[in-house]
Amino acid sequence: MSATIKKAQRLRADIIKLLYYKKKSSLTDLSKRTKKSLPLITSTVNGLIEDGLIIEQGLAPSTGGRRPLIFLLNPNYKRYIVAVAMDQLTTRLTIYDLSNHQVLPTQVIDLDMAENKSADTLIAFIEDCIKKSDINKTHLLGIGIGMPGFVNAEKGMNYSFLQVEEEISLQDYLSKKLSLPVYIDNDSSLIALAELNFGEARNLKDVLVVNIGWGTGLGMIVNGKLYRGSSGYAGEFSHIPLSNSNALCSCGKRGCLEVETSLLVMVQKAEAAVKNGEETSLKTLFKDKSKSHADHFLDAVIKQDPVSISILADAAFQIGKGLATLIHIMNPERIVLSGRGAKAGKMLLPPIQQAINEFCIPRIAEQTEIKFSTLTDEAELLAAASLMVENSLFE
Amino acid sequence: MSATIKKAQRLRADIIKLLYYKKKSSLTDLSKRTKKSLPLITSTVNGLIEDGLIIEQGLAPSTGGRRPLIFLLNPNYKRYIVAVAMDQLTTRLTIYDLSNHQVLPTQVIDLDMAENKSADTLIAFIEDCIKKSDINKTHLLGIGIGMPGFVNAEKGMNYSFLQVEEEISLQDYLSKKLSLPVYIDNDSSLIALAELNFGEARNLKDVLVVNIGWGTGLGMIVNGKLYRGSSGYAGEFSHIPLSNSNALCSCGKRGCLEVETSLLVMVQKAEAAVKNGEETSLKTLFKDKSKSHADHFLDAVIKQDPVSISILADAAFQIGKGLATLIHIMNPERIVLSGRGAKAGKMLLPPIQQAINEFCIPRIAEQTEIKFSTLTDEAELLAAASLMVENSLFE
DNA sequence: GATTTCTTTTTAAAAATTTTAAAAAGATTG
DNA sequence: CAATCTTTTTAAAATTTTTAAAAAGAAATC
Repeated sequence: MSATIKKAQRLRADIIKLLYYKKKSSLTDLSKRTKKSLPLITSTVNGLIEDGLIIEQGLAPSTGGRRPLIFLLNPNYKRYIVAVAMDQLTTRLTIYDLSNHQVLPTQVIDLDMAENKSADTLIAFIEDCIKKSDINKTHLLGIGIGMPGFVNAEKGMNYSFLQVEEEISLQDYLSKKLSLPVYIDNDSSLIALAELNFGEARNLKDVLVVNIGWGTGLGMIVNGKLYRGSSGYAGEFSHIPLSNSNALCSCGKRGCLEVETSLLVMVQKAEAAVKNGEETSLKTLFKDKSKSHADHFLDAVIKQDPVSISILADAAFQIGKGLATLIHIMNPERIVLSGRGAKAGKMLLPPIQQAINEFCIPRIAEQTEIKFSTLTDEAELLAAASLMVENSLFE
Repeated sequence: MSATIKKAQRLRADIIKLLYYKKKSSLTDLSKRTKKSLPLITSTVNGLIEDGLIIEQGLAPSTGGRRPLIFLLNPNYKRYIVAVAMDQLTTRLTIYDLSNHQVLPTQVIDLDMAENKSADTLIAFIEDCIKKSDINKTHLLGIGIGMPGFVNAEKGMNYSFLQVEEEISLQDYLSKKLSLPVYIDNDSSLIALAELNFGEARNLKDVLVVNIGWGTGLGMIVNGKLYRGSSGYAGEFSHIPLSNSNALCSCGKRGCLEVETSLLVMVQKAEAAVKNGEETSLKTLFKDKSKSHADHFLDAVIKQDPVSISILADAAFQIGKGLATLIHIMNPERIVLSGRGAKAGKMLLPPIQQAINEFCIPRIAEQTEIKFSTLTDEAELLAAASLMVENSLFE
């Protein structure tokens, strides 16, 4: 009977997840989305109501027939998720309830992932934040973490950063030390999941999500699911051979896209321009040390600083050339430009579009729509939370 | 009750398809592959035996427990499939039984797909072949056709060739005129399906199949299924911007992979070499008009003609560069080199491997194995048949 | 403006399918 | 060579889906 119980449990969890993503839903809708029959959904939902996880909200407006009953998560069912978003130097953390409201404001620390004991620094930071939040640990579903590097989400390993000495995976190590479920994933994969669950890729099947940040990452939605490749490395967009420049990339190869398109390189170019005495508002902006050069650079772009825009446009054109390749290969219905760099939105689009026009067969290019993310810095945190929710059984 | 009948019918068809692909199978195996329970499989198989579609063959050797009963398609259940493989100038046709044995030797005609009435020529050819085969039309399951061009298999349209005047799809037009079910697909997609069902991609999940032929096509196996993209155009490998040469491609763009890697271009280069008086065995080979220049060129490569090998190596290196991009993006477990050009097998591999080593991050490249197809010219025909089988309900 | 027809949702009974458990047939091991 | 493990097959119980019918509105028609 245990397999049946598990199956019922999974259906309960699936219903809760759907309500987590959709906020509210009717029985018919839940039946269609879970691909389970209505009687089964009805009885499962009634069970969830009895157990206090779900409430009935009343009738929705009719869509042409009998008005459906609407169900949503019980606001008194208090469960929380710790969401962590890391980059090489900075780590952010927040705690969400099941309505995606932050119950702890975003906490930030400087954390150099390449350092030796960085995993333990992370653990201390998370423990500290949980303590600060004053939440009963039994009400925490677990911890979702997004991080750069070669991450195998299934195995819970990061081959690039946060090495742990022991013979267990990083995920298991963190889980053991924090005595909570932990799930990790690559930052670009998470941003793609954020767009799929909450953003511009919602309800679509084949979407490419470009993470314009320190590097240029890619998350691929294939058949409505995140595609990770046979060993979890799919989407290594930034190291495809493309660039005309022969500059050496950090990966050891030449001609990588990353060499010309990462925010890091753009900032370096901007710094060089300032040094060369070029006329740019960056000269004064860079003196303000309260923000990073990257933020200043993006600000300057938004404020139409010509030097910054020109640097960005060069990078964007290269990204567009890379996207042309992706469009030919994947034929996605949409490409979503997300990540920190997507803030520069409108400035980015013309050179990208130009490159696509130049390098794509029109018949193919016209099948793909290009959109900017509306999720900003929160994308990765939201997706880190949903990564945890996705793996929870709500027992 | 009709939906239940349909469901039962589909399961019957699924079992027949599995036996078509696997030749023989046990109840447990069928249950696992159809993801249906054993009791259901048992009763469905018994029904199929009663109806004479399946026979019981006896016991298989034990794998460590009770010996399983083995089932296979009844050789007396005579159904046939017409398989057609087209390229721009030549069309091949054969008729298979459900054991993939040709009951009509491969027939060939010259058929210029770009011509006005080419669809009707095709119809006449198919009708002629069926007549010649002397098979009772009620025993024909239908016709599967592979063809180049922008093919939307779902809609049954080919946007590049074989235009029909009427307001219906090419597939429906052919089906109506031939009064048999017809299914069409892109040649490269079909070759990928051939590898998935009968060749080097069998039992694998994420595989890229490169069709080295007049162009360089790509079929992508993602999660064990052919991926077609959101509008059926995925895998346009040959027109990604990659080449250093600035030559204009037939698609109107510059820098396409196709410009340097298609068999057509290789043959042109070979012809130019002969004209320039270079020392090559092609000079004499080309005088033999019984074979096409392309075949002669491939023969010369296999016979180690230096000029031909050098031309091929240049193209192969470019293909390898393109594959480096694909490996980074898709992270496949295997790449299968298939199509006519794959005959040159061993000559092709070193430059391809060299390009991959040069342009891939080693950690990623080592996840992908490169193999040559063992299916030769028959790949497309076999897959055309399986395309039809896949869509048949065996009523 | 009332009545009929068409949608959509919900409930209840019937049919189909899966699970579970147990039996059968053979392999493996000490 | 008996005892234990595997794998397959069969039978009974439990679950899930289908089907059909009822309920609740919306839209259309007279």
